[in-house]
Amino acid sequence: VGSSQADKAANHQRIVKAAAARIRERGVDGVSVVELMKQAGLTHGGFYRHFASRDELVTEAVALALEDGSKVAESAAQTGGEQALLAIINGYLSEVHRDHPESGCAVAALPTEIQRAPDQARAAYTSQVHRYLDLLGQLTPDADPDEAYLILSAIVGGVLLARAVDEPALSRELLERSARALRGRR
Amino acid sequence: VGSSQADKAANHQRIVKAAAARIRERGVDGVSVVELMKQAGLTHGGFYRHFASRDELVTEAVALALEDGSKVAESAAQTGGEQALLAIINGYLSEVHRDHPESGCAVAALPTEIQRAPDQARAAYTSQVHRYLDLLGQLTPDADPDEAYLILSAIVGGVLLARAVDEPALSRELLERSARALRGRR
Amino acid sequence: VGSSQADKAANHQRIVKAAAARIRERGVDGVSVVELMKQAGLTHGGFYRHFASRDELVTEAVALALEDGSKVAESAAQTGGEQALLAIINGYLSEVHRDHPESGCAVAALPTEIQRAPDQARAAYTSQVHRYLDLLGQLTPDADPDEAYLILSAIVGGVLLARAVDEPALSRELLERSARALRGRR
Amino acid sequence: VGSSQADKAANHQRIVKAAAARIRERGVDGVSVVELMKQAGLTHGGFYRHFASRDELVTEAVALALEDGSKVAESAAQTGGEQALLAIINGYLSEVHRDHPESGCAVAALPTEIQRAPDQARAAYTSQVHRYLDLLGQLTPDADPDEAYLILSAIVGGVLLARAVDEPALSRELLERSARALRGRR
DNA sequence: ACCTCCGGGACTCCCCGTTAGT
DNA sequence: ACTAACGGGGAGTCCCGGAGGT
Repeated sequence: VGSSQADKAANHQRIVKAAAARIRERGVDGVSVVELMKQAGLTHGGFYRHFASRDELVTEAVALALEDGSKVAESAAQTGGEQALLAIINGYLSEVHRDHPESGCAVAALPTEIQRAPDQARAAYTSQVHRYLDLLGQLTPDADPDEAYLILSAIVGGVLLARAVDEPALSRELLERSARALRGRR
Repeated sequence: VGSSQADKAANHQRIVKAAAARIRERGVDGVSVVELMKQAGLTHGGFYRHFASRDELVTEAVALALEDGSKVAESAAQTGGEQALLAIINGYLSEVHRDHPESGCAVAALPTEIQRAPDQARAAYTSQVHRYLDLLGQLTPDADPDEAYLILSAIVGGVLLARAVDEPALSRELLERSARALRGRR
Repeated sequence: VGSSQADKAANHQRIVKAAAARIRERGVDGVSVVELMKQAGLTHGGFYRHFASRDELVTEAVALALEDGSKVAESAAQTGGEQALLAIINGYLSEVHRDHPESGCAVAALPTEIQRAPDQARAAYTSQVHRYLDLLGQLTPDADPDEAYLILSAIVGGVLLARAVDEPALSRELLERSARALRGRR
Repeated sequence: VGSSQADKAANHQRIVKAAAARIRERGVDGVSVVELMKQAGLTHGGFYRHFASRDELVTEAVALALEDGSKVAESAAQTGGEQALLAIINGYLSEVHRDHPESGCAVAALPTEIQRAPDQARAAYTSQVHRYLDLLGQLTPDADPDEAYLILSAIVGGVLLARAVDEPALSRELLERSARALRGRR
């Protein structure tokens, strides 16, 4: 582990990346600085060389998590048209997404915590919601404009409920039937 | 304050009730024992006369929160038929519900936290989801059985997103447009 | 153990007596109600049949302790004249008195605690000081009236210091030399 | 507040100092750890960074109180000869000293409590009594060696009684007449 | 960048005074 | 009068966020 500025930047990114994952997994308050640094392969001592406070890390990590978690949707959108919308719905309401919040959509991972997070983080969350709505709007050009809102609410709620319940069967039904109902509207 | 058994039961309920509200408001880990006891007009000293551990209180409080938060839906259901379903959708996706999680639906308040809560609490949450699905199924007798899942996902996701974003206008849109889209299907 | 009114009065007195001893030994806050009742051969349950509060017991116990502890001095005073004064000084500054605060003078046992005791108890303490001063005044008819104050201060301070230090030799010196110096003045 | 080592030492001293005052004022058991820490501008959380136990603080605080409370006497002693002795007597048996135990002589503040205090604290108390006796012995070179014992007993007993009684007039008399009688012997 | 440590605050346990119920 | 239990509050332990010092 060198000590050049490039290394420092790399470490910084490693910390933020680890935080982005853990925060989606266990929530903003669910992880400590020590834990985060350990995940990044460091000890917690040098933390304040990188961030002025824990809140600053949280802000950066949430931003990364939002960006990172929306890649799926955006790449799906590339395919265009009906296909794109179905890809998003299926991807969002999938077992993979349900079982891997740490690499999934941050909008679905942090809806309750974000209210108590740093202002900047909440603003980033909000603008991500805008982005989703815009995307969904573009993908449903001939539908009622309300439709995008319904889809977003449903996929977010669906995956959240699927994560929350402790019966595998019910969890799967929540994913599949919500998805099917949404697809049925097209 | 008195110390009869009746008083104790009353105090016990006051603590659980306060906890049920605070937990919906600030999350399972967002409230401390002292704070909870203060809310109930007591000090932290007598806490362990009522509960073997903090987790035990959490379990009871979540149970109460689930029960208490579903009264709205159930009373709405009493009216029967189309009216009932609309009442539920409108009530769930309302500004009042959005602004008062402490007396609102616990399913919407705790989807992420519940995964790290005591097992019993999670089981209670799960069975509440079942109850909602049953209720919604009964209220949409001639629709596809998937419909109930979509409605539940959408109202939960909708109010959660409405709470999460920090732009009042967007928040209102999330409520209204999701509700309108759901109503449109009937 | 019967249950007549006479028995009740007897129990009452036993409790007060035990308390008067323990309080002199370990201080007002040094003994609990449970302990006191146990000393009196009872359990703590019936305590409030006898006293409205712990403070009430303390008040009674201090009164008894003061009265009881001054018997020595008063009986010594009976002998009259020079002899009486010497008997008091020697008795007060004796190893027996030092080693048995529980049956000794309460004025010497409670000077610091009494400030935080119930008002009535403090008043009783004060009037006991008056009584001592009067007694000593009568026993030194041809001396300066200040003399009684000096004697009282010295015997109280002497026995207190003798109890406080943890070197037997020093403790003995404090008793003996203070006593000798006082006797030397006659 | 800061957290450097210098800050820690300063905090440590603030805690001990506050404890030395409160203990003289309300007794060893009269103050809680939280209270003490609050007095020092801290919370009870960091207490065990400074002391292994409450008893350890008590030991340190009593040591400081003894040292601190004897400064008056020692500075009075500097003036030498007759003057010094009178200064000590007058200072000890003064209204200021009576009314401010928290900054006064710990030998007078703790004679009863010290018996139940940690061993080390009691040892410190004892050696402080030795020091007083030595000092008084030096200041009365041509008097009977018993005289120092009488003076110490009298001034300690005098101020204690003056603090204990609840009649201002009697309290004043105890101070003044004891002092006068002591001065009269010179 | 690591190690050490500080102060904050939470949880748990235990004892005390007091009250109900038997 | 005894048994049991309640609420109050102190003590002790732990961990977290944050800040030196090497």
